[in-house]
Amino acid sequence: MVARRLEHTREEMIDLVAEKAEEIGAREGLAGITMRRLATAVGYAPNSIYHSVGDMDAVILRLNVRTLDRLRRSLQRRIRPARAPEDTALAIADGYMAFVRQNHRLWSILVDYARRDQGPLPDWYEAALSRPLALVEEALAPLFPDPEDRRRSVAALWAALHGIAALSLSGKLGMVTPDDAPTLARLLVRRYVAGSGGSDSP
Amino acid sequence: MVARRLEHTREEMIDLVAEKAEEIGAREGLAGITMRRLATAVGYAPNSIYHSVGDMDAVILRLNVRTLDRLRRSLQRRIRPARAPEDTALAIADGYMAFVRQNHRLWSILVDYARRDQGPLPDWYEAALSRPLALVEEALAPLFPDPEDRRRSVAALWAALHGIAALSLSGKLGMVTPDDAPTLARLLVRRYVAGSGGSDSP
DNA sequence: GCATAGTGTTGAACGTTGTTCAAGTGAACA
DNA sequence: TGTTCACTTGAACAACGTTCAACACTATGC
Repeated sequence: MVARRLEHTREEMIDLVAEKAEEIGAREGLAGITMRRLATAVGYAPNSIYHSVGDMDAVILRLNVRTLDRLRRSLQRRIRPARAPEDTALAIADGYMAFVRQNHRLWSILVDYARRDQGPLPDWYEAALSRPLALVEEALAPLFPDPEDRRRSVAALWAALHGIAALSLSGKLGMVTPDDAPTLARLLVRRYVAGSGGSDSP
Repeated sequence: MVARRLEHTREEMIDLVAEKAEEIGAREGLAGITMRRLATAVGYAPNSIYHSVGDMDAVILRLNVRTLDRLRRSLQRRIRPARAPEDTALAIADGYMAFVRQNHRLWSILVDYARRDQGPLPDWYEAALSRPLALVEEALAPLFPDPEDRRRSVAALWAALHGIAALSLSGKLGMVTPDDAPTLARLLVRRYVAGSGGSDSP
């Protein structure tokens, strides 16, 4: 029984595979996601995934786009326009840490996965990657009026939050401080914002 | 020719394997480090590594301890006692970023490797992990007099630097700002230190 | 209506991985 | 001298990502 199925278009297959990868990844992490498991999960042979989605790199990138999108939506829900800018910054820190805690396996995949084939990321992936950052830039615009300084400032802040989440999740902070990630994130954001008073150019 | 060699003690074998892993890892990254390659590199069969060092998790941990030690030494070289505390903080940021740039493959292994066997880290690994942090705590003691606040503050700062290095290395910052990692690190440290003026408890 | 090209699909295979097994060697000890 | 035991080995196991060669079916050209 070898047949042309055509029960799913290429786009449907991509979504289907990404969805199953998300299910498995949320439960078992990156190690649980294998081509053969994905294939049986979607009811196809492994080779069909190579035809519709691509290799493992492509599968993980499709999964990560989903995670990035959910992170963006999660942050957006936390941003109330009419608030003091400092509170917005704290809300973003809280939102980021809450998302990482609730989706720690998927977030780890987003962060940890090392593509076998180095090379430029696809455009649709870079776009999904910059979307949450653009959201933060917009929300913190009152705090950093100059556009160039704003890009810098938000990039540094975003990376700092990333670092706190990463080290906390891998247990590499528990031995040095009893505070949890949200506490450290709030501490850092508060001081970072407080120290951004004067217009300083590097 | 199957024999008891005893040309190396267990400790010598561990060092030998870690050394070869460091060589390969610095050149080719984590993917280049395989049990068979390590075995032929040290002149033994793969199983001998399992007897002397342990499984892949153990090998990578031994390698990471070396990397952590070199990071600590590299930071120590940058810390001059008689300097303004703010300058010490900036020197630490510079040192961290310089180390990551010069040892990016080994640093990636230190950060990225996900152990198959979750569970508590060995004591000697936690010790090596906290040694650079203790160095920073000591160097920044003038900036954070209260010991409890100091632990918190240094942990957050350390994680933030980690995050900047990580995102910069994986190219996830280049699309949002043209500034490089050292610039962002200095910006963050400057503001973080400037914002730590008042004694604030979370 | 019929041949043909092309796409989707499949089971099987290839090469590699971490890890374990069964066996054997030789040193140390009784 | 006999026994035990740590160490070492080649081979094997299971699983991985990926590719191959072949098959089934649709769509097209005439």
